[in-house]
Formats: sequence, C-alpha cells, structure tokens
Amino acid sequence: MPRPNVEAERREQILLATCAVISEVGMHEMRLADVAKRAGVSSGMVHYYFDSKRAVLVAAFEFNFTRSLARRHALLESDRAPLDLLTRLVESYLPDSGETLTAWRVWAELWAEALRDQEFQAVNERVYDEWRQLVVEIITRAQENGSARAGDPVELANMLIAMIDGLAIQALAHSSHMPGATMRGTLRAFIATYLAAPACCSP
Amino acid sequence: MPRPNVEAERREQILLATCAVISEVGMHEMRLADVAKRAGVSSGMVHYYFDSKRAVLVAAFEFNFTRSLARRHALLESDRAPLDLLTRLVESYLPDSGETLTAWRVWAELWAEALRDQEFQAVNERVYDEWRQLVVEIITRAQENGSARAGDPVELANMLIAMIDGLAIQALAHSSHMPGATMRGTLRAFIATYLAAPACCSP
Amino acid sequence: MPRPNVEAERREQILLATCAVISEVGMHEMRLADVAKRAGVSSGMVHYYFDSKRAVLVAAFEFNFTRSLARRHALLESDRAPLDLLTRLVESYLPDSGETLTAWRVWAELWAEALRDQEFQAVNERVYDEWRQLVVEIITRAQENGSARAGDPVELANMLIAMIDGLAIQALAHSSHMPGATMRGTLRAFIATYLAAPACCSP
Amino acid sequence: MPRPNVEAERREQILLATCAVISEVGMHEMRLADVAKRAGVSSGMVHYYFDSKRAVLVAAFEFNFTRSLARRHALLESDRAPLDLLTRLVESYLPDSGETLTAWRVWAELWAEALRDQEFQAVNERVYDEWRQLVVEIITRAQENGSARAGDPVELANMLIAMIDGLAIQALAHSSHMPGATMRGTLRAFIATYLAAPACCSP
DNA sequence: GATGAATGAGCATTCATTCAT
DNA sequence: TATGAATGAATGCTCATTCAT
Repeated sequence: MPRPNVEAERREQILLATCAVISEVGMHEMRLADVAKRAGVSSGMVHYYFDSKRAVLVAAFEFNFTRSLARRHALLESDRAPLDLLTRLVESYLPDSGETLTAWRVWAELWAEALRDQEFQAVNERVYDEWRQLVVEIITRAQENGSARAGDPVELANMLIAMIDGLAIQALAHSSHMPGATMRGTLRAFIATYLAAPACCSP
Repeated sequence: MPRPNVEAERREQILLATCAVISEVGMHEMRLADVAKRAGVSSGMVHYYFDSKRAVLVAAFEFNFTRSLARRHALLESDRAPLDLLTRLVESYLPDSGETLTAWRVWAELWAEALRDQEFQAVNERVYDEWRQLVVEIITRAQENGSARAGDPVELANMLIAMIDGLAIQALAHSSHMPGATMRGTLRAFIATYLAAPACCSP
Repeated sequence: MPRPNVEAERREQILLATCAVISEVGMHEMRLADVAKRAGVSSGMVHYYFDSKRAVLVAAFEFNFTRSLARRHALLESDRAPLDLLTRLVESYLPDSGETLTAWRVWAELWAEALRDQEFQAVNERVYDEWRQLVVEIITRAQENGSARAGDPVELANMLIAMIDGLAIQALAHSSHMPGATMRGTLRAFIATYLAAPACCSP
Repeated sequence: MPRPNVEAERREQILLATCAVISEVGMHEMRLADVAKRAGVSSGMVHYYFDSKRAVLVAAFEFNFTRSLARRHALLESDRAPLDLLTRLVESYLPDSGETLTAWRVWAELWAEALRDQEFQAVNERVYDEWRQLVVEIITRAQENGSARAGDPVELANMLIAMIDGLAIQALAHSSHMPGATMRGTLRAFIATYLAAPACCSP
C-alpha cells in the first residue's frame, strides 16, 4: 500500500539536503552525489524526482525562500506595532544563526547565478518581490499610524532591503569591517533616524 | 637583452580577457582556454604567467577593482563640491554602461565565492575597504563644509555603499522592479533626504 | 537485487588489461584510456573501480604475482623430488613464453619504480618474500632428503633467486650475450654444481 | 676568444646533473628544466647540446657507466691477487655509499627501459658486456693461478654479476630481507664457497 | 519506486621543443 | 653561444545522466 505523498516527502528531503550542500560548498561545487548521500537516498533517486541538477537548484531556491518566510510566520502574525515589527524582522535576518546563515548563503548563490541565467532571474524576481511587498506593507502600516516618515513606501522598502543585502554580503564574506554588531547597528540607525517619523513638531 | 616588461604586458592582456570572460559566463564556467583565445595567446601561456586558474581569478579580481577606480580618477580629482562629487560617483556605478557592467559582474562573482573561500575573502576585504574609505572621506569633507548631516561617517558610508550593492544586485539580475532609473532615483533620494544636511533653519 | 560479484569480475578484467599494457609499453607510457579500451570498458569505469592510476598499478602488481604463482600451482603440488621440482620451477621462469614474458616485464616495472616509491616497495617486499619462502622451503626439503648441500637455506635461496632476476634482466633486454639457452644453462649449472649435494664420498 | 672544449665541459656538466636527477626522481619524472637548473644552465642550453630528452638520457647512461669504472681504476690497476681483487671489486658495488647508490639507480632505470627500447638495449649490451669481460678476465687470472675453480669463466662471471644485480635490486628497493650486510655476506659466501678453488687435496 | 553500475564528454595542467633575440 | 618566452598536444580525473535490474 503506497504511502500517500511519498513524493512530496522525498522532494522535501532532497531539497533540504540541497540547501545544506549549497550553503556548505556552493552550487557549483555541489555534487548530486553529495545531495543524495546527505538526503539518505540513492543518486538515481534524485533524478527520479528531478529532471536535472538545474531543476534541483531551481526548486531548492524556491524552497529556501518559502522556509525562510515560514520561520518568520509567528513574528509576522504577531500584533506588534509596525515599526517594532519591522525592526525585529530586519534583525531576524542578521546572518549569524544556523538556519538564517544557511538561507543567506543559498540566496547569495542564487543572486550570483541570476546575473546571467534567465531561469534563476525569474526565481529571484518572484521571491524577492514577495519579500519586498512584505516590507512595503509594514512600512505602509507604519505610515498610516504615523510612526514612519512620509514618502513612497516602495522606495523606502527598496532602500531598506537593499541595505540589508549589501551589509549581509560583507558580513557573510567575514569582512572584519562588518561584524554582526555593526550590521545590526547600521540597520537600527537607518530605521530609527530615517524611516521613523521625526519626533518633532509635536505641540 | 631582456625584453622590457613583456611580463607586465602579458599579464594585463590575460587579466583583461579574464574579466571579460568572467563577466560573460561566470568564473565557474570560465575556461582557461576561453581566456587564452580571447587574449590571443596560447593556453600554455596563461599557465606560464599564472600558476593556476585560481591564481588567474585572484589577480583578475584585484585588477578589476584597480581599473574600476582608475576609470574614476578624473572625477575624484576634480574640485567639485563633496556632495556633488558623491552623487556623481554613485551614479557612475549604475550598472548600465559597458565597462561598469562588466566590472559589476566580476564583483558579484567575487562576493559569491568569498562566502566560503578565505583567499577571495581577503581580496574582498582589501579592496572593499579601500572603496569604503573613499566614500568615508568624501562624506567627511561634506560634513566639514556643512553640506552633509552629522553622524558617524563610516556608518553613513556603509549605509550608502551597502544600498548601492543591494540595488545593483537586483538591477544586474534584471529584476523588472529595479530598472536603472529606479536604482538612480532611490540612491539620489537617499543622498538628498538623508545624507544631505537638512536645508532648514537658515535665516 | 545486487548483481553478484560484478565488482570482482570487473576488477579482474581491468587488471588483466593493465598487465598487458604495462608489459607492452611500460607503466609510464600506459594510459588509462588504453587499459579501458583493452578491457572493453569505458574510461570512466576504470575510475569507478580504482581511485587513481596509481591504485590501478598497485593492484596490477599484486595481481601479476598472484597469477604467476597460480600458473605454477600444479607443478608445486606435484610430488616430484625437491631438486627436480626446483629445477623445473626455475625453468618455468625463463622469460620466453607469452604469459611468463608478460609477467616478467610487469615485475621489472615494479622493481624500477620501487627504488623510490614506498608503496611499490611495500608490494615488492610482500610478494618477493612470498616467492623467496617458496624457494627456501623447497631447498630445505632437498636438504632434508640429502639431495641438496648443507648451508643456510635462505642464503642459498637468495643466491638462486637473485641470479634468476639478474639473468632475466639481460635476457629481457635482449642482450645477445644472454639468450634463453644461456640463461637456462647457467641456472642448471648453478643448481647442479652448487645447490646439489656433492655426489662424492659415498663408499 | 672561445675557451677550448667549452662543449665537452658543458656536456659533462649536463650529464652529471642528469644522473643526479635520474637517481632522485627517475627518468620519467625527470624534467629537462630540472636538469638545466641543477646544471646551472638555461633550458635552451640543454637542447643546444642534445637533440632531445632521449639523447640526453642515452648519453647519461653511457656517462654513468664510464664514471663508474673510472672510480674503480685504482683498484683494478692494483696488483692484488685476482680473487682478492674480485672480492673487493664486488664489495665496491654494494649500493650503500653516495656515488655508488646514484650509479645503481641510474643503471636500474636503464634496465627497465631497455626491456622495450632498442636504443637503450644497445647501450646496455655495450656497457654490460664491458663489465662482464672485466669480471671474466679476473676470474680467468684466478683460474690460471689456481685460486679459482675450473669451469667456463664466462658462465661463472654471469652467475656472479647476475647475482649482484638481483641482490642489488632488492637492496635498492629497501627490502627488509636484503640489507647491505646480507647482500655482502651472500656474495662473499658465493665467492668463497663456489668460485674459489676447493682448499682440498693439497699435500 | 528505487538502485547503482556504467558512460563519456570535458578541462586544468604539464613539459618537451622551438626560435626570436 | 646562450636565453627564456611561447607553444600546444596530450591525459588523468570528475560527474551529470542513463538505464538494466
């Protein structure tokens, strides 16, 4: 009696292993044999569920993003004040802890490859926009309750998420000029002194 | 009679070709045979001047940065007002024109690889800090003449250059949400509304 | 359902081809592609069963010795008088016939390489000592039944096997001064006039 | 004013270096660049004096033998009793000291290659026969003065020199069963108990 | 569904040889 | 004589992919 959804189970098993291997050695050094071994399946199995290495990678990038959001589900569903939520959300992306670090490294691989690969560009476009919209919405809510400065929320969101990415790259590359603390401080400063509404003018 | 500097000439010839190939196909798909062909030399010659493919890559990353700065030499030596200089400098990095685009793509490859390779990390650390210092100095001069807001110039520089990088990644990945114009507008907005001193208060 | 011993079969197939190629062109000119072609397998298959060319060579040297002994199994198990057995054994090593010639050439390659390679030294030590012990035992039995002269059987064996090797080298190098007949005659003379007990003195 | 015999000088310089390198890494791993560096000349120079790597090797093998004999000139010209001379000559070939060890290693390379190379076979034939004749003459003189047993001196010489070679191979391969002392003892025993005339029968 | 044996195209690297100087 | 820059053919090894079982 075939167990239901053995397919979904196997695919997740393989994609989890894929993300781990990408994070450790990069997508170019990643061998399907390593993925198979890590997932505890045979190499033939990987090809049974995915047409090619590239297909595994594409699926893994999507999977990486989906899990990344899922890990923040509780935070996003909490009823914190928008700017507080934004701060906590941003800080949850500091590339220091285990899962976040792995996810960042997978992200970085996707970016590098998306420079010249249309399929990866499409993945980036889709998931990165989902992430942008999330930030836009929070900023909009913050503007609505007066805690954020006025201005195009998309532009403000782009500033913030681009800054996160740029800082993360240096942090991930172990730059001595960008330890986690500096990254956190820089982002906090940006939110507090730029995104937040000026504490002025009140009577 | 030793031929003068044939070595320096050959190395530059090879590194120029290397950057072009990295930009086109990425460092992993780059073949030394392609580099040789593009440089118009034999494959053996590449190994005559460089120990390995990796050595070629490391040298190419340094070379890419050095040329990048050199292209901006005239701009940097001009006697523009600091904030104007900063704006023009930043805009010179919009990844649209030929050489700048090539340089960005090479940069992006270095970053992706620096996540897990110490030698590339060292290159990134060295050249990225040189770039950061350049921006820090301009911001400091702007603060000194009152055109930039107060605050830690290093933190302000980090915000700006991280934002440039993050926006550039999306632009380079051909995200429809980040065309060149949007990138330019976002950076201009950041400089004008955040870095620039508030145009207030003057009598 | 695992196919039975496909591995052992494939390895033997490859090692047989390896010995043939070593014999023909030497271990340094031997190409894994030649081995693969001769074994009727793909080049990748050779690497599937052996880690490296060196690993193939080491295994081939052992294989060469093992087969060499196996070919003499019937002779060694026969119930000939020890000295007669020794004579026939020695003569079976005249490097004239097909398989013996091939085996000698492989041996010679091992020796030359063992001068400066520890791994090959270990192989030589192991298999050459097995060969020495075989001769020692036969000489000992000959001494026990009075057909061989007294003396340290190991020293006598070393004299004999060293002489075989030294003569074989010249024979293999096609020296006009050491045709097969001369080699045979020299070894017979040594056994008859030195190893054999003096036929004297009996009352 | 060209110095006379700069050619002879250069050739010797190169051949000396060649023998050293062959002894250290073998003729197949020997690089002409290594030889040039060791000889203190440019790589182009080696090809100026020798047509090819093979030509260097052939010359080096001859050179190796000639020097080997030259080192024993004083011994051979001494007026020792033939059997004493033979013993000392044989012992001078124990592969332990510096120059003798080097010479043996070069010899061994020649042999291995002579198995399948006609040019090297010719070199071996020529110099090995010179060596054999030397031993034949000493044995003949020993027989003439009654110190050596009767018998075909060529066959006796072949036994002796083959035994030397066979023992040397194991000694050179660092076999734990054939240290220098064992090799010496075995050769002494052969000369004393086989080559020497039986000490019997004297009145 | 699942396995793993088998394939073979592809590439960095080495080095004898050449030749302009 | 002498140099060393330049060549390019040659090969061990990797790994995505296939497919018989």
